[in-house]
Amino acid sequence: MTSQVRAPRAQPTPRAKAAGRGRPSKAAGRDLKETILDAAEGLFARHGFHGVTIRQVAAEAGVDTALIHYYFGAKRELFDAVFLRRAEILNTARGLSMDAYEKSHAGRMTVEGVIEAFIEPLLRISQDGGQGWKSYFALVAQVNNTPAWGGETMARFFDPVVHRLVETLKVVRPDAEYRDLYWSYQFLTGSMMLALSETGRIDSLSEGQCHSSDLGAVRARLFAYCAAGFEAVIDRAPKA
Amino acid sequence: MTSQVRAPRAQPTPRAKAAGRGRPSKAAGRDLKETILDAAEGLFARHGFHGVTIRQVAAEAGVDTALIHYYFGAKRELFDAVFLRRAEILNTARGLSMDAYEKSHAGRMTVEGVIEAFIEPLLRISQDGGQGWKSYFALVAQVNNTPAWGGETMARFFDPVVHRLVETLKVVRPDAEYRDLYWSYQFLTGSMMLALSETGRIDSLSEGQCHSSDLGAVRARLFAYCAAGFEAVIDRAPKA
DNA sequence: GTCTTTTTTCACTAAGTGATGAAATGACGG
DNA sequence: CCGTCATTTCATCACTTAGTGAAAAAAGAC
Repeated sequence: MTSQVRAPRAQPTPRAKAAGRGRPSKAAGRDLKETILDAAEGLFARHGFHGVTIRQVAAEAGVDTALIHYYFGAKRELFDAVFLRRAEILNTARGLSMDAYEKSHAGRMTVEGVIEAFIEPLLRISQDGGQGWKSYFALVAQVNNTPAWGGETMARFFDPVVHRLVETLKVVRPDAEYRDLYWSYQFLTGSMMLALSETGRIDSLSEGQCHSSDLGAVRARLFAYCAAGFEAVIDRAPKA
Repeated sequence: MTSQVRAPRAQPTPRAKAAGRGRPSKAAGRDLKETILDAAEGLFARHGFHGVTIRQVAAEAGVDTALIHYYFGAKRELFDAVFLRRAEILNTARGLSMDAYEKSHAGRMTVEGVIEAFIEPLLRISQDGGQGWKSYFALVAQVNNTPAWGGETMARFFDPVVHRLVETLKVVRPDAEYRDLYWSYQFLTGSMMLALSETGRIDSLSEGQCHSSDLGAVRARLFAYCAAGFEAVIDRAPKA
């Protein structure tokens, strides 16, 4: 309403000062679609879904906002595209890692070995995959900790590989109760995601003795930490 | 600018259709300030800082947006007020719990005992403190996992009690290296925060065998899990 | 009672927000 | 060379946002 009669448009469209519309398409280095996804990924990881405007994404990617809508539709669809892009790669890598472990250690599997096969691919990808992957892990950690957000998304993409972890552990420790395995997994995933998202908190907390970017240090401790935790929970099963 | 000469105000202020301005102050049940903080706390916990507008907070609390600005100033200050309100209570409870443990178990402390003294107050508060505290923990978990957010805030409020934990553990295990203790603490905090934020993920993951609201189940496992993890990390110190 | 202070509501603004229609651009096939 | 069409930009819309100034109402002081 407001009964504004709509101002007569000061300049009647300055008409095409135009310095290049059209389609260079593949001109600007890599595919523009990927450039947009990269920009969105970094921003979403740092500030969360609502903390980012598509105008910021557009500016970061060096494109017009309309182009983002042209490729991805609404903002939420852009977010889903960011999330989806790497999820599949992740699941494949993890599946292969567990395949390899089960095959090479058939009959001689250990809790720590299974856990290593489950986590190690993520550490390696984060170390070798560049900034994009680091942003992605921070994003997943955030989604995982946002009740009104993570539920469905996380479940759809990551439940299968978790079920596989649990089943494999059940083979290694047939005496374990499923409830104990699920709770232990929840503890594991909390530790793992926090480590992968490299928040920098441990840097200041430890006054420079540790660095959250030092994934080697994580590797040297996390497997043992989680494995010992699993064993302890199984051994003192609550029914006892 | 826009050179709008200020429209003559279509209706020259309809003049007090007024159905109660003024100050019932303490009239509406509890202090309005607390009502606003409660509303903000719940919304921030579910949707994050940027996912909430002060209009939503106002609607939820049943007040005008201007009143929120009157009491708290800018949106960020409201958030800080929410964060601060419970932080002190938390630190006090934890300090007392560790005091009590150190006194009652002087000379006979264990890693698991120290960890229990560190975590147990949070579990009890979450169980006995009502929905407000549950929202608060979800909020802290989110802040903790948001790189561009948590840093300073988390450090200011929670570093002291963490340093105390580390120092006490160093007494129990003088052979431990500080780096190992800090890393183990990071794993612990990831697990603990995820458990406290009760995301509901474990419910669907375990197909109903576990419930994230079942903090008794957490208590029965988390202390043992973390303690075993600490001991394992200390025992296989990376220098070895 | 009147005066003052505190609390509450209303009306409003300037700056953004996500999203869209249409025009412009160039590559490509004919 | 001309038409087609995917791509890119511009201009703008309809709406929401955080935040403010001032009036109005109640409480308390005197």
